[in-house]
Amino acid sequence: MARTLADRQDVIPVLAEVFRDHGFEGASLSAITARTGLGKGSLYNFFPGGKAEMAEVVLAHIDGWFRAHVFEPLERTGDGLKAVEAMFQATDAYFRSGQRVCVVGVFALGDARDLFTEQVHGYFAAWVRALAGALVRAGRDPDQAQTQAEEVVAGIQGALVLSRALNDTGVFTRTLARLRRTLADD
Amino acid sequence: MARTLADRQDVIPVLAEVFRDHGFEGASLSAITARTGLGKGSLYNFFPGGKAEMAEVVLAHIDGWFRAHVFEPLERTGDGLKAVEAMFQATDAYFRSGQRVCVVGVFALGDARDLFTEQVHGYFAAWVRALAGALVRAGRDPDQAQTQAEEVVAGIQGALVLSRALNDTGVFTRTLARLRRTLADD
DNA sequence: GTCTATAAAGCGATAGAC
DNA sequence: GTCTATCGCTTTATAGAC
Repeated sequence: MARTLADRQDVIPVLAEVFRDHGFEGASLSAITARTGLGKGSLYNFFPGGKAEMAEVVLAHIDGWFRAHVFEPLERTGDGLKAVEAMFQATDAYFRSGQRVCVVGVFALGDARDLFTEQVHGYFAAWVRALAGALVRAGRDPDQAQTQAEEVVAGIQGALVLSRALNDTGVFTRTLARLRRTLADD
Repeated sequence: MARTLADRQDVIPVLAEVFRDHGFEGASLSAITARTGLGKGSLYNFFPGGKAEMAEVVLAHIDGWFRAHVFEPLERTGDGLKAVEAMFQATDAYFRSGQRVCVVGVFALGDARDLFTEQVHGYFAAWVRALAGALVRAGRDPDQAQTQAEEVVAGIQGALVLSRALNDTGVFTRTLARLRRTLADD
């Protein structure tokens, strides 16, 4: 992986992969230089705040992606159930059917939680809120919508944990299918 | 926390708390000495293999607890649904209604996954297998039992992630209640 | 069995040459 | 903008006094 990355923007997805694989603490600068092909000089030129800034940028990038591809479609699409189905498709694609875990989930369980409390909280809160809103538009009463939204988001995260632990992406695929059915049924 | 711990056995639960709070990488020896009140000399006297041995002992201890209080009751109790209810009660108590996260889950998402693949895999596989067995005894066909068992174990892990991320144990409590209903219904 | 001192290695971060 | 060399600190682990 000696490819030269043109600018700061191109580095972010690679940084995300490193944090995804190793967590915040485990993502050493040497691992980052290895994966990005950039020396420390370049990295600190792009991110003067060092590793903390790299993680913040990654979290912001993820938040932006979900905002654009998941949360806002959930909020905007008039047909609530159609919005939910689009969310499942985007989610399945994003997590590569369970092969990729969620960086925010990794941070939430790890030691980085205390450093990035706000971003971690904001990501999951926004997801639950957007999904609950779509379910209300689909006819659920607000309490049920809130509970079901929590169920789906937690179910996805749990499926990622279990898929990785068992090294079986089938868990993720089955979970997504089941959650789809749950929301469609009632 | 300057209490002197009598022997190796007494240290293990404290070690578990440190790994639970900080993950494997984040659990530095200085954090461990602070929480246990034991100097490095004592720690290496108890665990010659260092931090890796401490983590292995903690994982084995957790595995033993779940085997005794969750997996074996699930396998032995004749009435499958009664066994499942006992599991939920033990689980809720163990995770302090969502205030404690799962060390094995933390390891599964973090960098320690590669060091403890077998233990992480074994824990979740045993849980799913025991629960699926109880559900078969309760009348489910094997395929449905397997899927539902995955659903419950993943649901619990996901609820722990979300509870910690949102700093709201209500998510865990509601999830456990909902999973109970799911298994009771069909 | 527990402590302090210390070794060796890796960490994040910085400085300066180019 | 990118590299190499290096700083200061923390890490895990060990050695030796008590």
